Amino acid sequence: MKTDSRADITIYDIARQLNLSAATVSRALKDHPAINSKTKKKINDLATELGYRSNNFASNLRRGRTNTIGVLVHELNSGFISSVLAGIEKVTTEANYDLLIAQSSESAKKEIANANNLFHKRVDGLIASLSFDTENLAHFDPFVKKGIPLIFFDRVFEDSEGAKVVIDNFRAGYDMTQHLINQGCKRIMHVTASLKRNVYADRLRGYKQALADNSIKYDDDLVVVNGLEESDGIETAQRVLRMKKKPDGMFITNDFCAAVIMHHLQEEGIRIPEDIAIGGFNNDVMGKIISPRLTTIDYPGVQMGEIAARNLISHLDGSATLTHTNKIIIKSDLIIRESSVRSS
Amino acid sequence: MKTDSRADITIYDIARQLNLSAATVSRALKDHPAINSKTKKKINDLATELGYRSNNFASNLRRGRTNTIGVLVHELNSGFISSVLAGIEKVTTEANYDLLIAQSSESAKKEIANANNLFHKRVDGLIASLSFDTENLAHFDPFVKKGIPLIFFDRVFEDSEGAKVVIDNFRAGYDMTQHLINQGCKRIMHVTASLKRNVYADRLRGYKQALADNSIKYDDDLVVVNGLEESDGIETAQRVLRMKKKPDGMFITNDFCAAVIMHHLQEEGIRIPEDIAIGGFNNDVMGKIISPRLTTIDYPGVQMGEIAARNLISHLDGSATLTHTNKIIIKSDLIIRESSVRSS
DNA sequence: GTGAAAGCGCTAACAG
DNA sequence: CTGTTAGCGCTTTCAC
Repeated sequence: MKTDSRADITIYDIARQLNLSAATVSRALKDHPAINSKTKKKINDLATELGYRSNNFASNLRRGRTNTIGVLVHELNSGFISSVLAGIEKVTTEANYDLLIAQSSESAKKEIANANNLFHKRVDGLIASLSFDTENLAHFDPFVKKGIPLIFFDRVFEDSEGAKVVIDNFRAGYDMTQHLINQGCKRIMHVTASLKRNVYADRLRGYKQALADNSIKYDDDLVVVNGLEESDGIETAQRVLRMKKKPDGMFITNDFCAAVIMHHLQEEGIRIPEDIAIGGFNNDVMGKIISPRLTTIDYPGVQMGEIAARNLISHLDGSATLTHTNKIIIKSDLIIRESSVRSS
Repeated sequence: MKTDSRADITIYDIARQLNLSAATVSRALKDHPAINSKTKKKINDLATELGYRSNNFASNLRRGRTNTIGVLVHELNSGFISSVLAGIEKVTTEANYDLLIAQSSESAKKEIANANNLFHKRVDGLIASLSFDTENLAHFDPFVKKGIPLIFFDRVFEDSEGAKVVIDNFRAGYDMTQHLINQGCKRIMHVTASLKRNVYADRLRGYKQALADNSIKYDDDLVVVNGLEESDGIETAQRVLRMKKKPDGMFITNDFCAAVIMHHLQEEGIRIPEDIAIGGFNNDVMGKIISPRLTTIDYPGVQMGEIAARNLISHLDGSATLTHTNKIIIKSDLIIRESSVRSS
């Protein structure tokens, strides 16, 4: 039983050894109902014995499908994205789809390149969340034109083709702001990122609405649009420190950035939450290990991933169609911790 | 110019319209030197006009290669892994390879499934870091048998086939321990994870050696082997709090876990670094936003990824061979911050 | 329940 | 510089 271990064995090898046709072997390996179960067993046994592995390229070429779903995210290194991926992976694995994951590192240019690449890789469907500076959805046109289903999550364009899975960012922004107001805050700063992205624009709208509903005048100077990296957080903290009239509350659209800001303010003697009450966004694990622990909005990543994948796959299976379910909104929750709670 | 936008166009379509052969079209699209540049231009222009996309399956089937590299990691949501991926991605993109990324979520079972899957996907090479509880490398045998090059990084088996890219964990563990000793620590606790993994076992050896070199007796009770999740950190912190004779220093093999432990100890009134000096491992961004900021070992993720990918690719290109370069050791650095520095 | 045959789209050896 | 030809391994009619 010495076979050249480097040579790939094919269904023809199996067929020959068993005096069957390749067609029968192909069917047996796919568990086709019309094949005698004894034949099936013989074939499967020999296949494993020989270390047969089916050639996906041949199969895909023949069938004209890839059974692969593309996932295009803005960043891999984020608890939120990881959990979304976990959700997607769970569903796609069950349905026997493969995943091709690409990250755009918050760059529109890279996002475009990745979209093209996934298109050329012929994914059967695409799940995507936009990068910071994506200006339009032209790079997804090829998918639309070829009828490849598209589903966006979290960072979406309102008026785009394809379905969307989002949380109610307006509501979450409203709730956080209202919570800070309830703690007695009157001058609430909002630190956010590119307003091109729905998530940030909507939270800002929520913030404004909450202020209005509480008869607090909106002040443009209290809204900071910046990045969310460490350096951006430091910059924002320094800006706050320079303000003659400081805010008494801060709603920061990202937990990591909130933690950076909080840390720097504390180093300069500002007390949290007494001087400034702080709320973040995302419910990152990190929020529980800083002092004080961070109030935040819990973002249901796994669920988002599952729902996106589930919808995409049922569309691919033909058991449902995406074109009608255009927008799915998932519940998010305000998690109150010490960084925002004033005993007074 | 109304083509059915759903039908895929092939090199034959282009050949027909231009009165050329498919072979010429194929060569032109690959920028083959033997093709007239005018012909090339005509072909490329028509290709883009028609929205031609090459069929990878046909190409792979024909060439018997995939130009895909598999990456098997224990976890995606980690700054370290993200940076390794960034390094890998950079190199592979330049060399025109695709990436198939799979995460085992620290489970040997999932790692085995992923390895099989990548094998069946016929990756040209594999880059991997082992999960916590992987017991052996049997699931990589198929790759070895088929002559598919394998390169492990960070979490490796010493006596395995395939090349390895690692840091000097013994040295790093030694340095951190020596640093704590220099701060006056006499009872240093070491919190680590599965000693099946070289990274943890080697750091422990370094810890022991440093103690020995400073004539400090090694005490088994001061070594905690546990997970590195939040719950594990809390558990360890509670254990410390219950100890009658507490440690005066802690070397924790992971920054996140160190932060969790530190936070819980602080909540119980223990002062860091005065009562207990703490050092972590990995140089996670988080280490800079907690109070006190965390002493750690900087882990050169991007570089590791680049080196692993570069070696694999030059092996695949035939320009070098992996079998001889068996182990590459990358420099790591001790980063001293407030969590371990005693003014005394 | 099984087989024969054609073809998915591309590439490479060979020929000119 | 370009064309002819064969075939990669699989699936799927159609036939028996």
